[in-house]
Amino acid sequence: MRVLFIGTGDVGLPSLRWLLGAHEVVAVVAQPDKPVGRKQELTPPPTKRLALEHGVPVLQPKRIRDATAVAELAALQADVIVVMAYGQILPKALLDLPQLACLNLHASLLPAHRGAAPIQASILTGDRESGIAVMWMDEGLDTGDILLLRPLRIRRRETGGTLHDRLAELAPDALAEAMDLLARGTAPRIPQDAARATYAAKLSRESGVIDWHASARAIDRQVRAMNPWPASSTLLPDPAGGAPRKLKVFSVIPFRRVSGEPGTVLRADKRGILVAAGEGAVLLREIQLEGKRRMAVSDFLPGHPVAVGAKLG
RNA sequence: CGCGGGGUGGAGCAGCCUGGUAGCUCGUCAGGCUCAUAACCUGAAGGCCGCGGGUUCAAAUCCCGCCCCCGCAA
Repeated sequence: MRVLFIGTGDVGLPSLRWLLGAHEVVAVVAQPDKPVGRKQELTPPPTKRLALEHGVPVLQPKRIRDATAVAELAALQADVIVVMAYGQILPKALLDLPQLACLNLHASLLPAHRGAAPIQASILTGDRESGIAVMWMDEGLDTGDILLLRPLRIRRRETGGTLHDRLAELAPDALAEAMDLLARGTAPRIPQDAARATYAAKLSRESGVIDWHASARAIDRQVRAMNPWPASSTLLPDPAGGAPRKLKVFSVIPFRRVSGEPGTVLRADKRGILVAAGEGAVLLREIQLEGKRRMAVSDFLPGHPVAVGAKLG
């Protein structure tokens, strides 16, 4: 089939790779190149790079809603449009283009976690399973009918990063099955139960700021969800009396039976830094001080003594 | 020229401003103590101080250039 792939983020790469091998990808649409990093270097999105490696034309309209962009895509005569992690809302005119379907791959079991950050949201919420939804797109935000769901069990120490990678790898399987059903003309349309819908807002760096009054379990979920990006963080007081410094937290172990004034360091040794939470306490295991690289707490402490009783946050 | 921190034995840091014998905590190795230990005691090994130039009697330290890591911002 003639497929138009619309996607920007690397979560869509395995799916695009599968499409390139199994179907005729007529073009890839991605967000424009953006300045990235300290050097502000103009960087092409990952899907664009993969497309170019395969000699597939790439389109990067600033606004995909514009008539010129839609007209350009219409000319491609796609049978199916596949969308994953694109970053812009598609206009109805575009949804109506393909002969067969306009499908969206979404990294959650819809109707849970509609929106921009479903992967992190499922860990933050403490879900037991996540998955890939293949959805018939409509004009709403992730509100279209479900074609199929592929569940994936969330592991005990899952992070946003590991779940992202596992869902990215699962997506082509879900897509393959959906494409097969489409080809046979037996693809189902199951309306979402809007009453059970939840919304996963886009993440910012503030999403990772730790509230020490939260429970140890909640902090653990937050730390895992935000790892590796945007990363959880708190403020570490300077023993010399200077300004507190930002401390990113990448890994903690929650404890239930320990308690203290929220944010207070209860113990600091090679096992980690034990910090009281609103309920229980968490043992910081892997951290990063601003200006420094990420390291195990056991490596951090010899050069940065942390006093028992110090207060984070 | 966006702002800022950093590169010193295996790890994390101090020393740099005010040039003059390489320091701290940990780890490693050997020995000791202990019912035992990630605890304690004793001893040892291990460093062209990121790279290249310059200044100087003398550079980890001052000056110039470069490479690399990281926080913020975008």
